[in-house]
Amino acid sequence: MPRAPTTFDPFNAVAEPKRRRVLELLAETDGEMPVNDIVALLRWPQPMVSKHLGVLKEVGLVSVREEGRQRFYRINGEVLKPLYDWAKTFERFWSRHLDRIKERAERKAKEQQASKQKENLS
Amino acid sequence: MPRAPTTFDPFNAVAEPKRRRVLELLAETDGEMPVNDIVALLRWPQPMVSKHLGVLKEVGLVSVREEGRQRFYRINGEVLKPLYDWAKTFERFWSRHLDRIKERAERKAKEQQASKQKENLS
DNA sequence: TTGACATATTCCTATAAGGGAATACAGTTT
DNA sequence: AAACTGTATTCCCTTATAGGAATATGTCAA
Repeated sequence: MPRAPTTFDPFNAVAEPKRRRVLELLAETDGEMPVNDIVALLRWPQPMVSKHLGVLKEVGLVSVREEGRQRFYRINGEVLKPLYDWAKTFERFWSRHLDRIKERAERKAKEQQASKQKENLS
Repeated sequence: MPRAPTTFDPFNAVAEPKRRRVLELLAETDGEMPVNDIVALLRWPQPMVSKHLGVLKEVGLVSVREEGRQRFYRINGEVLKPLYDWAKTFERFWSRHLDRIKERAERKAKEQQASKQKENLS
C-alpha cells in the first residue's frame, strides 16, 4: 500500500511545505487572491501554484470563486482545526505547566528523602 | 521529485494515521512502553509496529531505551510543537473570537446602511 | 547448546508523489 | 477570426512509500 494520497486529509495535504506556504499567504491577505498574485509573490512557476492549489482545494482547505478568466482563492482555515486539536493534545509536553509539575514533583521527592533521613537519625 | 520522505519532519511523519495512533498511545501511558505492549493494544502485526516506530524514532518523535531483549519507547512530545504553533496561526478561523468579529462587522454594516437611508430620507 | 522470546530487517508489489516542460482551454480584446 | 491573457491539465521521470510475508538478530532460559 502506498502512502495515503495528499488529498486524503488536511494532515497529508499540509505535510508539503510549499502547500503550507500558500496557506500562510492566503491567511495573510485574509481575503481572496487570484492565482497570478500568488505566482508573483512566491515566484514559483504558475503550473506549480495551480497544482498545489488543486490539492488544497480537493481537501477543502481553499475555495475558489470564478470571475472572468481569473480564479480567486480563499482559505478555509477551519479545516485545520482537527490538526490543531490533535497537536494540542500533546501540549503538556512543552508547556511551562509541565515545568511546574516537574518542579513540584522534584521538590516533593526531596522532602520525602529528607524526612526519611530524619527517621534514620532518630 | 517524489514526496518528501516521511522522516523529513514531524509534519510528514504524522500524516500517517497509524503513526498518530501510536503517539496517542504513548502519550496516554506517559512513560515507556515495550513494543509488544503496543502490538497487543493495537492488535497490529509486530513488524508493522516496529516499522512505524522506526519512522517516529528517526524524526525524533520517540526515543528508545534498551533493556535485555526489550525496547522501551517513550514519546518526545515537544517535537510536535512546530506543528501546534503552525496550526495555532490559523486559530482565528474557527475561534469564537471570529464570531464576535463577524457579528460586530455585520452590525456595523447594518448601522451604516441605516444611516445612509436616513440621509436619503432627509 | 538448544530453543523460546522480543524486536528489527529484508524483499516484494502497487501506487502515488512533485517538478519541469509543453500544451490545452476559456474568456477578453482588437 | 486572431492574438493575448489567466489558469488548468497532461506527460514524463525519479523516488518513496505502507503493507504482507518471511527471515534475521539478539537475548535469556534450561
